[in-house]
Amino acid sequence: MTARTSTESARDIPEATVARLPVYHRALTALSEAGTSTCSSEALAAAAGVNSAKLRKDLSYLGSYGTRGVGYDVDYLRYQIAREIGVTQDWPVVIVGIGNLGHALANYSGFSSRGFRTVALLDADPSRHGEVVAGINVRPFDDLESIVAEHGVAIGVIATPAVAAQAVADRMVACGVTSILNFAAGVLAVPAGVDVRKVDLSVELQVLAYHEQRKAQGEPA
Amino acid sequence: MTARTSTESARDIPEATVARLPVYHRALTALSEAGTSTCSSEALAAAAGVNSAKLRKDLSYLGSYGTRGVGYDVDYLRYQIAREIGVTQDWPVVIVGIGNLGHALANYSGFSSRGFRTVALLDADPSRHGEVVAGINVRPFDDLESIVAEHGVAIGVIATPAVAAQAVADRMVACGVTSILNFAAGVLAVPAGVDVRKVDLSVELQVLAYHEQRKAQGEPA
DNA sequence: TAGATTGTTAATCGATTAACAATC
DNA sequence: TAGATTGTTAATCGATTAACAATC
Repeated sequence: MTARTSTESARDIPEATVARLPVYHRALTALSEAGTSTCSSEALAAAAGVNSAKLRKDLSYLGSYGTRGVGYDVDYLRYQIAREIGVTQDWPVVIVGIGNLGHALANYSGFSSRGFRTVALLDADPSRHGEVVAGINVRPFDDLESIVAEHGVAIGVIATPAVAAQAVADRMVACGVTSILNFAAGVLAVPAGVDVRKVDLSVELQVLAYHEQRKAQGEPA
Repeated sequence: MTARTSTESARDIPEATVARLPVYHRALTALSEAGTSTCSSEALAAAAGVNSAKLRKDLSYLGSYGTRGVGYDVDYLRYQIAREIGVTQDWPVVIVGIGNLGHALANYSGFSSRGFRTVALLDADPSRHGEVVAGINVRPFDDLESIVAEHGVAIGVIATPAVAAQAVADRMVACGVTSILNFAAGVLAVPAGVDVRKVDLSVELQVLAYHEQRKAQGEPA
């Protein structure tokens, strides 16, 4: 799912670990805000919802930032993780498809606090143009190329209906976007070197329903 | 992450496979609507965005629904998967927290078409009560218990701010909800037997940013 | 029968976990 | 020094993939 360039640097971190680093980062932020200056792997693991062995293994890919017998310095570890995952950088983002979900995404505070800056909201529907969402003007989809070029956008978010998603992805890739977060149903075809992550809300519910169905089967009738 | 009851039935399907079955189901629906009556594992795998070996392995957990030398009957296989994952059932769902994301979820057509029926929208904020979203009245959070009892709700969706999420989960669990889809930041503590799936939008973007950062490092300066 | 394609086996790969030596 | 806790090793587990015998 995550294609990579051939020039990738040496030390690589397992995908499963990469996906948990933001969770640890958030837990450390919470601990820091609560005034905690030091924590053990056990405490941090509990805050992040994993077991401590996994946490220590994950952190070992980054380096040795703890002190045996003591634990981790919350702010120091938080900074090291932030640096590793790129939270310290500024990531201009374009959101395409300003329906209900696009609205929610544009207003989502979790993005801006992590270095993601929404530079444009685009929609193909002219009746939406000029509408202001989260303080940003909704503009025509055809502005994509100029916006990506102007702001150096590397990450695009697709929140369009399924039928439009592939065409949007093609245009994004053509003008230099190399990472796409896709909320539309269905599979996106993209060239090697472009990363796509898919969030499928109904799949999540369906996985729950599957297990729910099985729970029910085990109960007396 | 997915706790189970001890009375679970014998044949169990790997988690990774369970998460892909809804994707196959959707691909088969598309093929069926396009008038395709038969397809090979190769064709279905392409439509679902996986390789064919994985698809065949996944389907083998359900049974033998294909014909060697021929392929799969689209409608028959689609029905078998639907039965397995519970799409054929009716799943009453409660959504708590009707902010931007709650709005989007309430309006999301992908839920209703897969057997999920939103029976109530709840919010703790009195100023939202009475508002009609997707044809449903927003009601006080305190109505949770009566609604869950009345409709036999097993699945709850949490789209509240992070601070409220644990309290909402506790109330849900106390009145019989056994599966929770959580969009709020942070970790939910729930008893064994309750399944929680978490969708974290900023984690998805952060994983993309991590790889993006590494791509940039490999390029000439 | 010959060609096509499934279902399954076995090898490989990656992730998780427990245990503990290292060391503060 | 004694107690605590990390960082790492090694075992286990689960998922992926290629290959191919079974069989339509």
